[in-house]
Order: sequence, then structure tokens, then C-alpha cells
Amino acid sequence: MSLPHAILTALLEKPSSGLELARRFDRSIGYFWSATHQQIYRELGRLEEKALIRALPSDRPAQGKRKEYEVLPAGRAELTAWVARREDPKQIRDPLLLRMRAAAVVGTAGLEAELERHLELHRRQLAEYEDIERRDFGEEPADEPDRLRHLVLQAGIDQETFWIGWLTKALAGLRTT
Amino acid sequence: MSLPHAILTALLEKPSSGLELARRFDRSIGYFWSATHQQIYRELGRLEEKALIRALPSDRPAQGKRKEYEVLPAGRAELTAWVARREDPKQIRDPLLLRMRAAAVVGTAGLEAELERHLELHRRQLAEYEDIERRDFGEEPADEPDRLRHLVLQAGIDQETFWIGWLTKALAGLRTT
DNA sequence: ATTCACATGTAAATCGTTACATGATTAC
DNA sequence: GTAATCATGTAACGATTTACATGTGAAT
Repeated sequence: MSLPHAILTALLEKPSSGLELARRFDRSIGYFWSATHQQIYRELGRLEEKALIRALPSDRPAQGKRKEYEVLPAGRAELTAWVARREDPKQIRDPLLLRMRAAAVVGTAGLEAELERHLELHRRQLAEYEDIERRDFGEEPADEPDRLRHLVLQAGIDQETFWIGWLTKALAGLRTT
Repeated sequence: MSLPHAILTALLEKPSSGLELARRFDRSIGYFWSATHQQIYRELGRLEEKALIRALPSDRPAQGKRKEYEVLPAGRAELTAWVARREDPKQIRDPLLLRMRAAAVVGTAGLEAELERHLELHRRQLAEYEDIERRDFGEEPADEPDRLRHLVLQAGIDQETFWIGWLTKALAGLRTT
């Protein structure tokens, strides 16, 4: 149940229309919580119905017309409560690891190329994160919100670093065959 | 579309009934691809219909009766093809990182306790993986399938290590406030 | 006027989760 | 024979994904 909270966070950072949100879910917040525009529109409808957000008044509302939303106090309260809620980490669920396990049974044909491809993709993602880090968190010191956002970005960086390290190990292991 | 392939892999490792599979998806394969018994039964039905697996002959088939499945050649071929298939890594989707980002907007109340709880959970998971490593991959050298399975386990270990490191950093950062 | 990009939305299929129902087997 | 457990399965719902439909506004 994280999508509504992702949307509340995004709207608190900046009131937006559905499509703007969809675009921000392709970068920024989307780096650790992706969503399509359909998910977003549906969820906006639900959040509005529950009175956690509202559409900003428009002179002439119509379908196909831009609609901007903002968070109501009840929405901020819900998000505040969610931050402190207990929620266990989910099990890892990774198709690549599964494929490696399958390869142990049916052979590794074609796997090496996939690992190399993934390695390259993770290298690119890491470079992108590091660009963002330089751009947004270059100079110290920062206030608390910025330090928290930096920590989140750091998690992305660390995660990509883990993948690059593991894929390198795995490729070395495969080639020793 | 990984669940059918997870099941094919599990069945190739050892022909099993639905419930046995469900149990193995709580450990072993389940460490990186979890599934409930309902998902498994539904998928077993589909795989049987597509003639990728078959139920082993039983003297008196009946509902509520144990039914063991094995992989047919077509199933093995499908799995072999899947190992080499191009499939991009999925975007990270992590509620905890999202909560951290939300905390940058609405405050960190209650977050520290959650981070500590997660840290403890990841430490436990790491210990479990390391037990498995000692038990199953203690002595070298190993054949190729075992080296591949070891690499998969290593990914789990590295991933937990990443989390422990990041959570430690994050807690230190939070407390500097 | 027509076209194109913007913006919102509907529909359908699959996946994932939770609750529940039912038959078979075993232990007592 | 009754209860407990094993095993398979149905049903319902929400989340996710993909494809498509519709209306608006700006450019030519």
C-alpha cells in the first residue's frame, strides 16, 4: 500500500496534475517507486474521494482538461502516520537470480551475455545517480530534509554498487568454467 | 513472467506435488522468488494445460489427493530459452526508501525505530544465509551447478550486507539531527 | 480546418494476497 | 469413528500492466 503515500509525498513536494506526477514518477521519486499514469489517475481519484487531496479550483472543469491537485491536512496526517508504521521488508524477488538458478539445471547458454548487459545497465544507472548527487548535494552543509533525500539517493548508489560488484564476480565465476 | 519458470526450475531439481513446491518456495528458491500455494496451484494448472509439465500417473486420481508433477521436454526447452532471454532489471521499488523521502517532508517521527527494526531483520537474514553457505558450500571444489547456486546465495549475502551498511549510515545520519 | 501534442480516462488481462471450502489420510 | 493434518482447490479483491478511447488547446 505504498502508491497513495508516494503520491501524497510527491504532491506535498509540489502540487501537480496527473501527467506531471507521471513524469516525476519516471525520475526522482520514480527511482525507487515507479508508477504508470493509469495507476496514478486511479489513485488520485481514490485520494480525492477519501478527502486526503483536492483538485484546485478551475474556472471551467472538463474532461481532458488539466487538473491540479494539492494535499489536504488529512492527507498530511495520513502520511505522517505512515512514516512511523511497522512494515516488514519484502522478500527479494529477482528474475536474474532466478535465471541463474535455472541455469544451474539447464545450462548457462546465453547467460553470460545477459549478465554483461545488466552490468552495463547498472553502470549507467550508477553514473546517473552520481550526476544527481553532484548536482543536488554538492556543497555541504545541508538542512535535514536534504540530508534525508541524500540518504535515499545514497541507497540507490549503494544498491547499484552492489549489483556491479556481484555481476563482476558472477561473470568471473562463469568464465572459470 | 517468472513464476512459471521458477516452478519449472524447482520441478527439474526434484519432481514434487503442489504443497511440496509451496514449502520449497518458503526457503531455497523462495529466498529470491516467493509464491503462495494458490499461485503455485494456479500456475501448475496452466503449465499442465500447455503441456510443459505433467502429473505423474496415479492409480486413483481424486481431488484432495496428492498429485506429483514432472517437467516434460517442452518445459525444459522453454526454461532453456528463458535463461538466454533479454529482460531488463526492474526499477527498485522499496517502501522504506519511500518512507524516508516522505519523512523529508512531514518529519522523521517514528522512523528511527523502524530503521532499527529493519536493521535487526536484515542481520538475521544475513546470519541465515551464512549458515546455509557453511552447510551447503563449505568445502571446495564444487561442480558447475553448485558454483552457480553458490553465486546466487552470494547475491543474497551481498544484498543483506548492503542493507546493513546503508541502514547503519542512515541511523547515524538521523541521530546527527 | 486539420493535425499534433497534451491530458485524462476506460477496459481487459494477469498477478498477488487473503479467506475459505473440500476431499484424503493418519493417529488415536 | 472422530479429530487432526495433509493436500488441492475456489472465490474474491486489489494491484499492476498494456492497449485503447476521448477530449482540449495550440500550431499551421
